[in-house]
Amino acid sequence: MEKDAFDLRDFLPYVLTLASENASLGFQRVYKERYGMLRTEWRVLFHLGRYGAMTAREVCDRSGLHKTKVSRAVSALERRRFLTREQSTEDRRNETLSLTPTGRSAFGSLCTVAQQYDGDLAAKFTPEEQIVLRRCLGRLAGLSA
Amino acid sequence: MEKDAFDLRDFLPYVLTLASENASLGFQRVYKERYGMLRTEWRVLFHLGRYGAMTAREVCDRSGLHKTKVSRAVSALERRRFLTREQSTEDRRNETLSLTPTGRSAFGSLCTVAQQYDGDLAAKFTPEEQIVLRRCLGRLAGLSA
DNA sequence: GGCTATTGGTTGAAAATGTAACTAACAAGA
DNA sequence: TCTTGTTAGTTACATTTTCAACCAATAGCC
Repeated sequence: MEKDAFDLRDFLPYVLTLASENASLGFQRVYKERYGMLRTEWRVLFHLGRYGAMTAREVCDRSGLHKTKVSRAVSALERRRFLTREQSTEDRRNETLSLTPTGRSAFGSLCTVAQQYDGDLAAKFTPEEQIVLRRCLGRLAGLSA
Repeated sequence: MEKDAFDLRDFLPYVLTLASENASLGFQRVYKERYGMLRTEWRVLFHLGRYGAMTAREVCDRSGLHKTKVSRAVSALERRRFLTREQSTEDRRNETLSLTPTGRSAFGSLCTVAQQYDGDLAAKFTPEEQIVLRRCLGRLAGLSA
């Protein structure tokens, strides 16, 4: 191994990080400026919007987010009236999180924007490239493993 | 646009973020546990090791890192004896950063590890996939644009 | 019932980041 | 020379993230 030839541009973790930061920027601006959300908040909102009401625990499991992050995101979303919690009567530790109409509406717009945004990103590549790219990324992300 | 069908798994920024976090994890552990470094510190170290002594400004330009991040990384690296600063006599604002032997040795090992690590990551894909993946990521990262 | 272990969720402190304001050194023109 | 502008780099402060400790509810078991 000749380390002299090694360049960060060839180092997948580096390029991935750059690509991820770059690709997230534009969309981040939307949920940040339009709804004052943080990334974790958008993700929690998304899971509730996409898969219906569930407990914080389930959000953690599905999203892979740590429970403290989810806890704080839920508080923030609740404070801004995007969701409500309802304590279960049979196990008072569990509380079910549901989106309010405001939350659902935000989810809807953000999904539309996200789809549009994803289309724009993907438009940089040929259909074949897109297929390969998504397949590889899926594997790296541990989605299809 | 049917937003009901929209899934985060199809959203490039999301998958990219996951892939990036995943891919960075293993290598991060090395520079973290072995040298107590943060990501920014590793990057600064890399630039000095790869391209030779330079000022913080040049590190910023080359790496795209913000000057405050670089400033803190340099302080940390200096404190741990990975680099030294030398103030220029003709312009006392500039200080040239150079790796110490310790720094160079860390750079060397980390490069070896990085190359090995990159090889392992890439081994998950066919040669054709690798080519497409690196090309697409490069474009997303803004490297080839 | 009473003991311990586990689980859902929160909180506090420490570490890291981002932003902006700042200092010091130099440059360039009136 | 004085003033204004620019550049290199640091610092202060607010925001986020991380990690560990924590609380309350429940389950399992004696």
